[in-house]
This record gives sequence, structure tokens and C-alpha cells, in this order.
Amino acid sequence: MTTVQPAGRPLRRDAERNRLLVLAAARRVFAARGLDAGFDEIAREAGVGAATVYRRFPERADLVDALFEQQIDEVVAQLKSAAVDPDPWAALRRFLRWGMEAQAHDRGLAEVLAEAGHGHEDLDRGRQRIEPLAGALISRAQQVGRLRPGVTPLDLLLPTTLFARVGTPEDADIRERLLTLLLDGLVVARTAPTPLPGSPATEDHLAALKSPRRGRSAPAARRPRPEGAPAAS
Amino acid sequence: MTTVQPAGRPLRRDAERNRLLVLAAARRVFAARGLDAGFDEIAREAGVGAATVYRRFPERADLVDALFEQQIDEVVAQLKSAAVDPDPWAALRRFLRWGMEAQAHDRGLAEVLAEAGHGHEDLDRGRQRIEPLAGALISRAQQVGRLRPGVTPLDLLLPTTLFARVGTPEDADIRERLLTLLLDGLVVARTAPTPLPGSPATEDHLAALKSPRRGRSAPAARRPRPEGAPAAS
Amino acid sequence: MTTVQPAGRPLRRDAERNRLLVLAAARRVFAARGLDAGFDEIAREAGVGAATVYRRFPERADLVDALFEQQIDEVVAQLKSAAVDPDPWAALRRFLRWGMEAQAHDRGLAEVLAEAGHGHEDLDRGRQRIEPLAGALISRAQQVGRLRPGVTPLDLLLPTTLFARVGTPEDADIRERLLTLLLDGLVVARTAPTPLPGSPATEDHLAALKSPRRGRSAPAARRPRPEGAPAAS
Amino acid sequence: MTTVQPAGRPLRRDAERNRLLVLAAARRVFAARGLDAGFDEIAREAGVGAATVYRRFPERADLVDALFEQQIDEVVAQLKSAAVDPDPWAALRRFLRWGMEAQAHDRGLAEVLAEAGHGHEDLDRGRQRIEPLAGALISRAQQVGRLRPGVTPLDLLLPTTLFARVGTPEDADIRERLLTLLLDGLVVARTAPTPLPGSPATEDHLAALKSPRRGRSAPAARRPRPEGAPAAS
DNA sequence: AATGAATGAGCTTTCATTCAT
DNA sequence: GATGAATGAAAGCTCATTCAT
Repeated sequence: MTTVQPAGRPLRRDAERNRLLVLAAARRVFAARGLDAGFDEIAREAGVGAATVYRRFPERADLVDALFEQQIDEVVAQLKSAAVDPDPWAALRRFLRWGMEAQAHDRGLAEVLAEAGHGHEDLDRGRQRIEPLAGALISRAQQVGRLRPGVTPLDLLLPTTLFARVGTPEDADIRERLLTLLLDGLVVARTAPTPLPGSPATEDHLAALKSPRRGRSAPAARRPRPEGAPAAS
Repeated sequence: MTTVQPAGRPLRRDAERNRLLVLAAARRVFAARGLDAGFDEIAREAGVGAATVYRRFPERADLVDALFEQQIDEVVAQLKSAAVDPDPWAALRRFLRWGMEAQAHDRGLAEVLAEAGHGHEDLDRGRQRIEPLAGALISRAQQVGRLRPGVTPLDLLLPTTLFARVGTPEDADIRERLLTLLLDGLVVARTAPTPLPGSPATEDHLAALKSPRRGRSAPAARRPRPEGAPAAS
Repeated sequence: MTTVQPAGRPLRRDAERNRLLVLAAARRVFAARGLDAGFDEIAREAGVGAATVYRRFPERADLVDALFEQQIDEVVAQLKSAAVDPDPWAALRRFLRWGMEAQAHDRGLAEVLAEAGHGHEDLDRGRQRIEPLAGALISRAQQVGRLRPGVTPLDLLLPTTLFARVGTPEDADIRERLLTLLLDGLVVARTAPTPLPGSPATEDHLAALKSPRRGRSAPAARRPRPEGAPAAS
Repeated sequence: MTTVQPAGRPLRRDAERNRLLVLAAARRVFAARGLDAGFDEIAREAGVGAATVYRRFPERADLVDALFEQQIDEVVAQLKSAAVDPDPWAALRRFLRWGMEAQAHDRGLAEVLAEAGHGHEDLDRGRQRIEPLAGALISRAQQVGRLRPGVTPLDLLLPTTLFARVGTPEDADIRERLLTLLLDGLVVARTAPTPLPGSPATEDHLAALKSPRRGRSAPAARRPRPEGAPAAS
């Protein structure tokens, strides 16, 4: 069971309230702007001072780590649900679609899933929970003769992460179209193409790719975290 | 015939020299850093003052527009070469691979191809030269019964642009792997999957997706172009 | 001959003017507040933007180094003048008095003389010019039988630096009184004490010792100086 | 008899306990960091909240005043012990050495002794207990013909306070060396210098002078003490 | 009465853009 | 016409002090 509570003594009521406000704000801001969003903006969105964010989360990584569990948990839950589906190929398709859309609606999630190393130990551990589950799903889909052999979880994460960057969150249609192409490439054999859903891509979908650029590059931790301050949760 | 000369009175000799220096520098810098690269860096690379860049190209878009023709021309040349290939499906594959790699090696190109509207009229016109040629190639590949019906040029540009963002320029292997999946999805029918080349994706390939972020976001023109200054070319 | 000009191509007229304004301002501010003074304050005092100070002197050490030569040169000039004095004991007394007052009027100088290492290579070299000259003066004063044996230049710098912290710049009287005590301790022998000049110390003189505390502690260079930028002079 | 009890109604048991914890912590922190130490650090050292310190001691001066008596008492005790020494010159030397080292080991003490006026009425009264005792010791040393005439207690406090700032607490050697010079200047007459103990000063001793700077400057009371809050003790 | 949290003000540093020479 | 410099705005971060619980 995931908990957002810090390990030690529970925070004071108002502090906990603010902490949750900050987390929720960070979630929204990260979703909209990516993990490089300014602390200022998160603080403004949360309705607290910037220093309050720093108090709870001295480093950006602390904020990311505090958020990741919820996000990873959702992915894991989806995979577990897929694991019990009697039709593994259908389950895989559903999972890929869900994952693609989840990332399309949350740029932060997309970056969290991509972010390897960089001092996010918790995060790395989280991803390691995903991999075997996805691997199992892949194996089952291969065993029933639908999914081509040789593909790995990362081989599938990569294109879906990329497709998630297409269009705005509302443009699920065009992403579904891309996913259809991908799935027709993933299937072992077929006699005809799956009909392409939605409408062809437009220039707008392309233009929306520009967005990832925003804010300064992550300056990374300059000091390795002073003494105490276990970064809340 | 493409010309880099400005329309009005020809520039003084030294001014023209500087203009070309800036363009060449911008090409290199955009390729390496993307279209958001600082004017400072371009000026340094060109060996001129920052203000000189601004004089010739008051807005970033002017610089982009002045560069696009060369880039588009290369694409057009490739398409024309593909148009005379007796095997349209093989030609399409080659073209997609070439386009993907070209973008992988030139971040600026990838962004130029994606950049629609946003006051880049020249650019929009340029893309319109590409579309019919690509459409013809697609049609031929469909007519010989290899390419699935329903796909449009943009439907193909989109995934290749995305795949181009994977890994470093040197990581052609992993991009080829993704392209193989895509092509197996594009073919009308097949009895077995095309063997996947290269090795599965790694976390490094994912992590490299982060990179696009750099520098500040393009703040757009603050004033809508003052008085004279017809943006050079 | 000391020059404040940068080594390479001379700066543009206005830039040089600003550079000198900044140096003069830094001199004043360092004198009043010590080397930890904020760049903001220096910029304000110079009448330029803070970023201008950073352009010329990316690191605090660059500013300090650019100023130190003038300061060290003055010390060296005094020592050379003392070296030709036929009465070495009188010359030593005069030099100690001058040095003490110079530091009393310029907190920056006092800190520069005290600051060892810390990446100020030029500064360290500067101090090494002082030491042999002071050593020679000391030797001569010992040879004429007035200065006690065993004392080194640093043994004398230390108390005069400390005495310089007493009172405000105007309180030369009380510092002279302390120096008299010191000199009576430095002389080889005496039959009577030198009359103490001025008036006894007061609480105000003590209170003025508080002052050194100011501003944040020097944060030191975080990055070891990027690439170019030879820090002006 | 000195008492740390507040004047008015006695504090609640736990409040009194906290008050003493804070005082003890402040003593330690002031000793190590000087009187500018942050209230935060004192609170942490005492194991109480920062606001608790503010409640008991709304101004830094209140804390200082509450501590000074213990410190002054120690000085007075030393002076009383010196007063009964049959050799007043030896007693004076011992007292100066003791005072110098006491300040060297307690930066707070050094600053308390220097802090005049600035609204520390209690403190000023305290110093007035010291002065006559020190004056008597001085007189006796002068009467036996060893100490030069004309020096006052403050004339001696000043150099010893300054010498106390040299080096770390462990560097008693170099301070003793300085004190030797001073004493040779204080003695009425002598035929030879007292041998200098220890080794000559080094750059490290100079560099250590820099340290006093830490934290922001004491911004003084912004409001002249609001309503009640009689500053505890 | 005590607390830990919140904050606002301050300094540092960096660019994109404009300006005086 | 060209230049290098100047700048304002913004973000990151910290700390002394005050406040809600």
C-alpha cells in the first residue's frame, strides 16, 4: 500500500495540508510543464511561498521521488490487471494504450519513466517493479502466438513514450492511429492491415512536438544534501 | 532555383559575408542544440557580434526561414531520387530511413519540419513542396500492393520524427530497430515479422529523450517587428 | 609599473570606463565592508547593473585580484622607501604605523593581506614580494641593535593587522597608543617606557571591534571558471 | 550572589527548564560561533523550537544580557584571586594570559566584553564591576615598579581581546608569543627582551582572522520591543 | 506556553535583447 | 554597418523573524 505520509513523526496538521497542496500542485505543474518546472511556479500553484516548497523538498529530486510512487503504482496496477486477462494480446494492447495516454496527459510521468539514474534511487527501484510485470505480459502474448518474438519491455516503452508527445492531451485520436501502426508491426503475422482509426495527422500534431522545450535545464543538486532534512516522505 | 540572396538591394560585400557566416553558424548550432539555441552562441560560432545577428535576423524565425530552403531542398532531392526507383516500397523504406537519420543528426531539421504556422510562411510553403512528392511515393508503394492504404505523408513523418529523437546521433541501431517495427506495421500483409536488427532498447536510449530541454523557452517576438528591417532574406 | 589594463585588446572606451568605475566602487565597498560585500552593493555604488560586474569579474576573486596589485604595490613602495632610510629602527616604526593605518582605513586591504591560498595565486605571489623586503628591514633594525632578535615579518603583521581593527578610521590616536606599547616590546632594551600618546582606550574603541561581522560568508567559487573569460585585468 | 531567575512571577516549571536549556545552548553556540549565531542554531542545540527562544528572549540582547553575569563573574573571580597575590606583576601577567585564553576559547565572551552601549545596560554595569578590580591590580603592579604608568584597564583589555582572535583555540602558542611582546612593552624597563616562546606566526594564523564573519549582520531590533515581553531575566 | 512551519526579503547568477560607440 | 557591452527580468536558494496550531 502506498502512503504519502513521511516516515517519522507525522507532520502538524497545517504542515501536512501544505505538503499535500505542494504535491498536488507539483503534480499538476509537472504534468503540464515537465519536471524542469520552476519551484516558483509550483509554489504559486500551491498557494504557498517558495521557501515552503524548499523546506519540504530541498531538492527537486525529493519532489519527484515523493510523486513517483503514486505514478509507478498506477502503472503496476494496470499491469497486474493485464496479467489476469485471459487474452494477453488484447491486454497488452490495452496496456500500451493506457500507458501512452497516461504519459500524454502527464508530461511528468513520461519524464519520470524515462529518467534513469540521476540520483533517483527510489525511482529506479520503482521502474524495476514494472519491468518483470511487463516482461510477463509480453511473454504471454508471445506464447499465444500473437506478439512477435524478440521485443522487450523497453522496446515497447520507447515508442509509446514518443507517441505520447504527439498533440495535446485531447488528441487521443492521432495517438491511437500511431499505436495502430505500431501494433500492426508488433503482431506476428496478419493478412490485412488493421483499419486506421481517426483522421490522418495534421501539421498541428507535428507542431505540438515543439513543446518539450521549457525553462532552464535541470541544474542538478549542487550540494549533496546537508545534514538532517530527510526530504519529507 | 533556390537563392540565399535578399530580395532588395544587394548587401555590401562584407555584410553579405557576415550574413553567410551567420547562416552557416546557425546551421551548425541549430543542428547541435535545436532551434532554441541562444543568439549569443550563434554569434560566437560565426565570429561576429551578437548584434550583427540581430541586425540581419531580427527574429529567430527569420533565421529559421533563411535556413529552411537548403534543408527542404535536400529532402526534395531525396524524394525525387526515390520517385525514379523501380521498387517504390524499397524506395519508401530508404527514404524514411534517410529522413529519420537526417533528423537524428540535425535537431534543427527535426524542429523545422515540425514547426508549422507560427509565422513561418516560407517554411509552410516549403513543406508544401514536400507533401506531393511524398504523396506520390506513397501512392506508388500502395499501388504495388506493399504499403497499406490510408496513410498520408504526415502519418509517416510523425513517427520518423519521433524516432529521430531516440539516442545520440551514433545510436542509429536502435532507431533502425524502431523503424523495422514501423515498417512491419506499414506493410499490407506479412506472414512473419522482419527480424529485429540491433539490440533491444536500453535505459540510456530512454534517458537521452530528456535532452531536448535546453535554454529558455522561445519568448516569441515581443514587438511585432518594429519599423524597417525586412528580415534580410 | 602597475597597470590596471587588461592584457589583450584594450576595452572599448565606455567599457573601460565602466570597468574602472566598478574597480573604484569595489575598492570603496571592500574598504568599508570587507571582501564579503555583495556584488549588488558594488554595482549600485558603481552605478551599473549587477550583471556588468559579473561580465568583467565573473568571480569575486577576479575582482580581488584586480585590486590587489595596487594595494600590494603601495606596501612594496613603502618598504622600498624604508629600505633606504639611514635609521632602520625609525623606518620600521614608520612602516608599521603606515601599514596599520592603511589597514584601518581599508578593511579590504587587511583581509587581502590576511587571505592566504583560497585560489588567489596572484595574491599569494604579491605577498611573497612583501616578505623579503620586510625581512630585510627587520634585519637592519636588528643589526643596529634596536629591534629584538627572533621576530619575523608575520610576527609584526599580525599585531598591526589586529590593531588596525580598533576604532573607526578616525581613531588613529588609540591605535598609535597600542603601537607604542608594541614598539616598546619590540625594542631590545630600554630604561624607561615611551610616553603613551593619546588618551586611554574607551568603550567605544572596543565596541568598534564588533564590525567585522557583515554579509554572508564567502560562498567561494562554485564552478572553477568555465572556459574563456580571463577575468579582465 | 548572581541569580538567573527572572524578576517577576517565577516561570512555570517546564518553562524554567526550557529557559535554562536555551541559556546553556546559547552559551555553547555563542562560544563557538560568536554572538551573531542564528537563533535557529541555538534552538536546535537546546532541543526546543525557535519560537521558544524568541519568546523568552525577544531580542538577541536579552539573551546576551542573561548570559553575561556568569561570564563576568568568572572574570571577577580571577581578578579577586589576583588581588591577593603577593607578586602583583606576576598576577597581572597571569590574569592577562587567562583573559586572553578565555576569550580565545569563547568567541561570545570576547564579543560580550567588547560590546559597549547598544542597549546592554546590564552588561555595562557588569563591566563596571571589573574595572575597579583591574585598576587595583594595575596600580599594585605599578607601585612595585614593574608596570609602566599611564595604562588603564581598557588599554590592556584591548590588545588581549585582539590577540584572542588569533588562531584556533588550540593555537595558544602563537598567542603567548604575542602576549610576550606586549608584556615586554608594558614593563617599565628591561635590559634584554624576554625570549619569545613558540614559533613565529604563520599564514594560517593570519588566515584564521577571517573567520569572525558569519551569517548576516545583526539587523538590530526593527521594532523597539512591542508591548509586554519584559525579556525574561 | 510551546512549537514547527511559513514567509518575505535578499543575494547570486544567467540570458535575450537593446544600445552607445 | 558592426560591435561588444549593458541591462532588466527571472529563477534559485537561504535566513531571520513571525504566526497558526
